[in-house]
Amino acid sequence: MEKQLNLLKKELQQKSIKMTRQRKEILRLFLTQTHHLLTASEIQQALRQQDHQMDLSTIYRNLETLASAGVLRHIALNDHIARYELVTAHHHHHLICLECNKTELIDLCPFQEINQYVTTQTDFLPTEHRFEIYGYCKDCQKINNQTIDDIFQGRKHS
Amino acid sequence: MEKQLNLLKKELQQKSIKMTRQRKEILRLFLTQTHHLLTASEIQQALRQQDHQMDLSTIYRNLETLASAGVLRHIALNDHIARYELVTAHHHHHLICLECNKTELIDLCPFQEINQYVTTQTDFLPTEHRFEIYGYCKDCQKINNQTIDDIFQGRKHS
DNA sequence: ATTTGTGCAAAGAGTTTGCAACCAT
DNA sequence: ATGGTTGCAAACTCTTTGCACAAAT
Repeated sequence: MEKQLNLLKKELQQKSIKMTRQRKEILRLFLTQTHHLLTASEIQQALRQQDHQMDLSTIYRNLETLASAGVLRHIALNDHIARYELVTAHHHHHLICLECNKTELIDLCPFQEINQYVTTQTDFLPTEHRFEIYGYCKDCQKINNQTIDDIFQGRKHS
Repeated sequence: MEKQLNLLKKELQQKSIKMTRQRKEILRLFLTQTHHLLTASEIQQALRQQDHQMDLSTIYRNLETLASAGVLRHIALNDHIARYELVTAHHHHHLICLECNKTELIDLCPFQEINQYVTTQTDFLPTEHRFEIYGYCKDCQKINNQTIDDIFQGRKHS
């Protein structure tokens, strides 16, 4: 863990970005977080629980800085709140619970086939894509069966 | 066009939602708009040009009402601004220009295959999905070649 | 020593809400 | 008539910015 932070520190230094206490704490959080899609205020709360005060503007600025340094990646879900994840080696997409917002990873990516379609059939130049599946995670399927049945009827595969 | 509005009116009446002047104007806009992914303030501006004043809160409330009536669909892109489109018969996804935000449709949908994977390999219950491809449309590829080359190098298929 | 980063306070954008007046049914 | 709807004003949430001070290199 400290090893990983040191590697990141060197990566940042090459872009003359300083490894401050604040950035270290934010990165440490991403490195330990299993659920690893974090909002600014989730980060603030998590750090507060470890008795680390940090201003929200600092967090926002650092998320942006770390994202443009290529260390974090900005992910926009459908609730209009900015979320970030560590840029990992492997490319993936998300399963997102509509009830609790918990996210799981899937390794499948439909992009290759579709990219071919877009490149050959349109004038569009694709550079990025997003594929997210929304639904209910194991826990929330149990909690809320009535509601889920309603929803499923109303908007199946919409 | 007036025929379509009348059909929609009946559809709304079944849910005891009144077809007000404001709702009619909003729907008329979606029915005539070729580019058909609209934000609240785009709607306000478009209506203002036709000398129809409408308060933003009215627009927000109606977009929400029409969406929960199943007439419109809420689409979240990656810029944290709420967009809506008419719920049409056919299922589609979008190509979105990073430069001008213009959107094109694609009919391809990767969901079927992946749904099978998720259903068989995970405990997740999928109900909705989003697949969007970002890049540069024909016009913006010309305008901005230098920038596009930079971007393409930096984040190819990220 | 220099350059970059922080906290605080204030401002901004997009969106939501309470309420009295209004309009569609 | 009456219950849903509107416009206005104000509030709210998330995010950004200016600035003086502090910390990292």
